[in-house]
Amino acid sequence: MTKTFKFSNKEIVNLFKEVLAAMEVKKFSIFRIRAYQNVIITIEGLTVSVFNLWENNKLDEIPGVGPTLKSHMDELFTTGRVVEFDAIKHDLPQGMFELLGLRGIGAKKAYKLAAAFKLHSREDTLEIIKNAALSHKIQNLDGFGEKSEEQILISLTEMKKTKQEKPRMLLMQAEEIAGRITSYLKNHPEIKDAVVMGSYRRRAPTIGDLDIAIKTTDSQAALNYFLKYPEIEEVVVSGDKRVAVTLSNDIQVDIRVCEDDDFGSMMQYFTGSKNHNIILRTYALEHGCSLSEYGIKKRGELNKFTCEEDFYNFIKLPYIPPEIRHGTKEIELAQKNKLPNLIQITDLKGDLHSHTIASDGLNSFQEMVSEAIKLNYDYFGVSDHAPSIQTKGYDDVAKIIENTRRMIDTFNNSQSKIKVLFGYEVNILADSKISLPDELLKILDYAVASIHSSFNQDKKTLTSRLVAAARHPLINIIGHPSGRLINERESADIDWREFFIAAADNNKIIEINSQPNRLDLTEDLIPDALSRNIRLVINSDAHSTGQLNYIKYGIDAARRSWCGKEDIINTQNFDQIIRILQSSSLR
DNA sequence: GCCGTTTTCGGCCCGACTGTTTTCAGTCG
Repeated sequence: MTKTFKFSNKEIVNLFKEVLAAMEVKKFSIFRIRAYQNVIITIEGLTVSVFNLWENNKLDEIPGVGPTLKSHMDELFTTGRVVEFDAIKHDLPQGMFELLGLRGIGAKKAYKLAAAFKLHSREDTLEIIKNAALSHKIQNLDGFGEKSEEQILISLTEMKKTKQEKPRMLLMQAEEIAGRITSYLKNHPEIKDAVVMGSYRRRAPTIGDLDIAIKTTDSQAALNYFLKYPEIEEVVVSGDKRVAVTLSNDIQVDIRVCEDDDFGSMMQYFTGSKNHNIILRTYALEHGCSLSEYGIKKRGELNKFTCEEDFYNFIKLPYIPPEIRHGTKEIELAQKNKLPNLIQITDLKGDLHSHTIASDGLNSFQEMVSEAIKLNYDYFGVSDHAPSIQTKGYDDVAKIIENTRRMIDTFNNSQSKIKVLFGYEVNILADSKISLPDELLKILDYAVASIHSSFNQDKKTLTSRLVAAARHPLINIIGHPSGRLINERESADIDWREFFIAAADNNKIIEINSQPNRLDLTEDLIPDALSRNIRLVINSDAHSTGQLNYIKYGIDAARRSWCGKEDIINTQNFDQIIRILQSSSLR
């Protein structure tokens, strides 16, 4: 095996940004520069690792990567550097690259500063620039002034604060913050509507900043009112049509205002993704239309749109749901009228993963089931963590399981509103064994097997654990297979191909876990699993009655991964789900 | 440097805001 050099997406993006800046200073062709900009935007939005794609010979799947960039990446991952990149950057004052992260400093200004202060090495750059700003040597430079000098000083101190990677917030956290802002906005008499756009509307697992479109008859009044929002810490941008602020919790909020008859165009523009818009606008140009947030220009005439459906229809496309506006293949498929009919939350007939006070849940069996009935489910799986034989002893565990079996049977016979299924979430132990013996597993209706320990094993061992669970005759569902906890723990190092093959061969069901910090199976792997005819289940993994609603985040993830109703087993009715569970094990 | 339902050549999304200018370049989304 030849040695490879692993780079994270973030590191690749930073490398490309530096080359991009060097090309801008050297006035390379604007279109060559744009090609680099586009691929940077794409990589920043990827949920898969570029290095993994390269390992699997799939770099071609990244839009904007052609033969040249592909060969540069080949070189990067095999030698650790790109000779051509080094050559482009080599004769510039290296300090300019340290300045690129500062607010309002792009390639040209970074170069001017680095040239003026002879920043030939990266070290000490920030210190030298800070001292120059303090002694007012920057404001005399061509193109700089008092304000830009002050701004540089401010962002230099901020940079230290934000150096350690500001984590993106979970979608659920974004909902809370966005809810407060929009209900504040809607209190104003001139504000007709306030809708959160951007990655929030595309239902991404994590959100960087909040983009909010305001429908109003008085733009100035609306923006002034927003600027009085009590959580605002700093106003970053303030114009007639757009305001950007940071809140006291460090979240950035971008506001755009528009009138009633433009709202559809604004929604389309502001929902993005950026790449979706670039591709859509390019497509539209080929058909003689120029798109913007104000509408569609055709033969010099501007057409306005109150809703997005009309906007897309005007350029002869069906409506494209926000969740799949990734800027990949959706416009091509829309043209052919081949967009999938995405799953909806109302398609769900049940939930197969929940916990009660019998393990680490907060609510009783009765409380959880009552809540499931309120959600109109036909069936509900109670799947507590299996009691541990290690701590309780075999006899006690057997007794608990037999009692629970009787309790659930009695419950099912006593009412007809819902069918409760008796499951357990069992551990896939470090040695690939399942934490409950076969004769006890047989008492259950189904079993979810998950990894909860020893995540730091090597790829081969971790993969063999999932494969063993997939081959186990009494396991039905593999739970949260990557084990990631967003912002806390990376996905485990798994050979997904090997696991998927084992799951497909053994008819196993793979879970899309809806906990907002899990969303696991991760969305980048879902299409891969589906292409192998693996059946998926969307589960809440609720640990309280309130968490049963988390299943909506699983729906979001499934929609973003192109899932239709037919791809998800818990859209099926009770009789069908029983058949599916039976076909996934020898129980 | 990428890309293709007129195209393998000849195009390449569109606009807001800021600070420095005195009509615009640079930066950002």
